[in-house]
Amino acid sequence: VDEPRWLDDEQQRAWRRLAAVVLRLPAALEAQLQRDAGMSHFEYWVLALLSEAGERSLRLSELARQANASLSRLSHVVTRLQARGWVVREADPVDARATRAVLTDAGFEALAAAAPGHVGLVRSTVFDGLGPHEVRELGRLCETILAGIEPADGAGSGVSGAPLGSGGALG
Amino acid sequence: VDEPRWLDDEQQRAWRRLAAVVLRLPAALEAQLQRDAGMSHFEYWVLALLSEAGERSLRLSELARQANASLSRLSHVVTRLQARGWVVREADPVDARATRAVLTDAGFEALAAAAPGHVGLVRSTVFDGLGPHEVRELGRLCETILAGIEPADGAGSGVSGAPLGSGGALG
DNA sequence: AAAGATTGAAGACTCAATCTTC
DNA sequence: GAAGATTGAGTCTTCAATCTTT
Repeated sequence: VDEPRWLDDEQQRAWRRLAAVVLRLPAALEAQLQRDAGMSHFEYWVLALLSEAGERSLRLSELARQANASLSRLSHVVTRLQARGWVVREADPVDARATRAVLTDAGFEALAAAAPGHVGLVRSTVFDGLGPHEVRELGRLCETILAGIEPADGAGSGVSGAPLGSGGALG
Repeated sequence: VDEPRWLDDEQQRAWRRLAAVVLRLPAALEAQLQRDAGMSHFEYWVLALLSEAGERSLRLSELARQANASLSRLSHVVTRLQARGWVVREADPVDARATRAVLTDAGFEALAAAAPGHVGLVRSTVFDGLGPHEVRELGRLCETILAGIEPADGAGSGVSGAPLGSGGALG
């Protein structure tokens, strides 16, 4: 496919590597969690978000937004998590249309059991090779890319107010 | 989940963003390709790899390696691509165990039709916000992360010998 | 009509089992 | 026995249709 060069050499090399990261990193995390904790990375992420939310519960639509997922996908996942006793559905008191997902004690324990192995893998694969300056650089670059993906997104990105602060299960 | 802080604040912020990129970037590329070209990002990637290979063909195992996929996944995908007339299977002359996937003219045309839109999106989402120095930095960081994912991987990473050089459909 | 959510069907990926050739 | 590849079953995701509440 030859056309006027869309990407220069440097961009192409970066893209090949970024594409590989985007393909392999999730696969690696997925494999570890599935093997050691019997849950998917996405399920872990959902449990972690709930664990950091007030009352350990969130509306499904809000949870979907924070998890970067569609509402449909989230609803299916919550159904599975509920079947395992890790989450329960609860009617929202202020808006009868809404449903809240609430993390159970069993769900919290499952998350707590899974967290060390998962966070350990994140650290060893991503951060062990990076110095403090590079970590900041990585964060900055990812922020720029995210801005490129969704130009229109409303104000707060919502990550600021996480109750647990650092050391949480999100990594 | 409170435990001795596994990740410091800076690492946690970077990780949240990297996780979002890893979740959203594929989704954005997927949506565009599906809508405009009727193919998945992975299918596009496979066609692009074949288009850059000698004879426009590769062994399935080699193709799987270059595409960062399992052989099983690749076999399923090749079956679908074959059903659409974009690829054909061919017995390998030197090793009767092996199967080669060969890009057809129709497949090449489909790739050529899909490439501008796809590469355009890659450029606008990822590279438009980045200066030359940042692109190199991104490439370097991704390389480091990849090294962390697979410590044991054998010698050459195999990207060097791509026939088409820059301007190819890989982006 | 829009927002929040659920459901079922279709398509894709993973895993394990299987087959052939080296 | 190991490497290359295929297949089928089970699971997950997406998409569209549907339902209720605002």
